[in-house]
Amino acid sequence: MLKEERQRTILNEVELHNRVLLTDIAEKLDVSIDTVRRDVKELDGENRLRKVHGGAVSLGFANYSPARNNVYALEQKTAIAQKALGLIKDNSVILIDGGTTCVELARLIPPQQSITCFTLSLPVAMELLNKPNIETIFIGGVLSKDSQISIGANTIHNLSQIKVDYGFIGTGYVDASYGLTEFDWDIVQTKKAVIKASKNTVLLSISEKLNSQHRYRTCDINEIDTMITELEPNHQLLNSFKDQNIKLL
Amino acid sequence: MLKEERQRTILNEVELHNRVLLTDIAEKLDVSIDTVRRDVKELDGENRLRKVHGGAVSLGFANYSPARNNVYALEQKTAIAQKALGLIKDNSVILIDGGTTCVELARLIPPQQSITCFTLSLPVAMELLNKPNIETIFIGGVLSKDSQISIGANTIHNLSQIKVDYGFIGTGYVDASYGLTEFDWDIVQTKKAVIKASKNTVLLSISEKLNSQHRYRTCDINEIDTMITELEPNHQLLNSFKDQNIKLL
DNA sequence: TTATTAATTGCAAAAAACAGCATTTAAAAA
DNA sequence: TTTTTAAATGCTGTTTTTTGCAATTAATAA
Repeated sequence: MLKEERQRTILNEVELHNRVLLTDIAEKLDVSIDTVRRDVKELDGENRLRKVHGGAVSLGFANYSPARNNVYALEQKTAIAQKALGLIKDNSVILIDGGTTCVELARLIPPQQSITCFTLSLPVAMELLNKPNIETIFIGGVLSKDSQISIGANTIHNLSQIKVDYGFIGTGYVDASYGLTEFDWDIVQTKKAVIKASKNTVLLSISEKLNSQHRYRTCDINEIDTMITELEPNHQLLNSFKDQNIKLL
Repeated sequence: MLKEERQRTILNEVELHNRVLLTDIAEKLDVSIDTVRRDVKELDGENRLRKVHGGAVSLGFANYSPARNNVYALEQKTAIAQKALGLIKDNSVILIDGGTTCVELARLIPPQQSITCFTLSLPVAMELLNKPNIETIFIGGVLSKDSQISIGANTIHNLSQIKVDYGFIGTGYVDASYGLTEFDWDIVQTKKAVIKASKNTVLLSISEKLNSQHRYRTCDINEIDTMITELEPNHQLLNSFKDQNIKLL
């Protein structure tokens, strides 16, 4: 049997069933497991499937990564996410909210880091699935079409059952005196629950959002433990936050 | 024997069987293996076949466009999804499982259709968010990296709280006598819960999966109400399912 | 934790590819 | 026709690729 035939068969099996065991393939093709392993490794190198411990999975939808090309102020958000990474220790339990900054955080978590991560954001969850050492738990509920996160009573109830080490949240608007505000009532309720579910709440926000407000309030500024912007903590734009009981990063 | 003639024979063999061994050709044509090798090398240079270690394969066999939409058997799955759409009535409540066929179903739901849709699949949920008239509820839980669906006790508990009109499920393997089987224990538990949460269970499966099985059983074949493949219901491949208490579409 | 199962590494045998060379064959020129 | 020339073929020894096996290490499950 030619190597090409064998690899074609392997690909076929993988695509058909989404996942196969190396031992099954070896038996089916009547070759040693070493050969199958080498084939799978090669196919993985060619990006035609993904090798996993003990088998292989189809790329199928596995390589879905939300289009990141038109994210506003990506550079600042990346800088914020980088700072946030410093807070995440191995074996900790965290909760990541929705929004592009939070997606960026999820994307940048190093593959070696082993943590448990709750989220209610679909795009964040997609990113986390790419991390081999992260256990991801999705908080279910009614999905909001524009923010792509779970909202509603069920979501809030689920959040009430957990208490994580760090909760990373975004916000629509933030102001030193008005606190965190949003455009949408449901989102506010959900974010309140996220904050309640976190021992430490970390706000991720680009500086452009500072000193802005909207109609519904999530919380007061000093209910946030840490605020991360892309700016240096002593930047003058952050002056109005320095008096508050809040850590700046 | 002329070189031309020999090369034509080689090409014929390759077209006929998709692949060929150099040693076989050499024996069949009664020439040295070096000659065959040189011929094949030449034909490869002319792009009339692909030379591989130990033999040659036809271009169709080896060719794959890296940019192609890499869902396996997309055409069949689209056909299946189309048939399934016929079952979905306005204002009904449905539950969509994971897998590429289910994603295809979600993708094809017309934008005017207004339904309530539960799902435990991340990619399905992403698709549903694009539909303005669908209320989407994500069943939360621990996310399986391979299958990108919620699994585990929490998922099963959440599923136990609902009863939908139609549950559309996929399966790894299906056999008329062994029923639906899977590679993964957790997935099986989850699918059992999905079936229990559905008044009508509809199995979506391409015909290639028929008569295959794996180690863990989800359910017996007659626990499924309707099975949809890309084939006509009276196709002979479906004969073994006709005796069962199951509707074929 | 321990037990089990995979992955990795190094190695050796077998098969295939390659390069160089000698011989044969086929076509062109005399 | 014969001679010349270039191409084609087969052979030899060497190098590379492929494959399976065994020992060690890593990862996962109980």
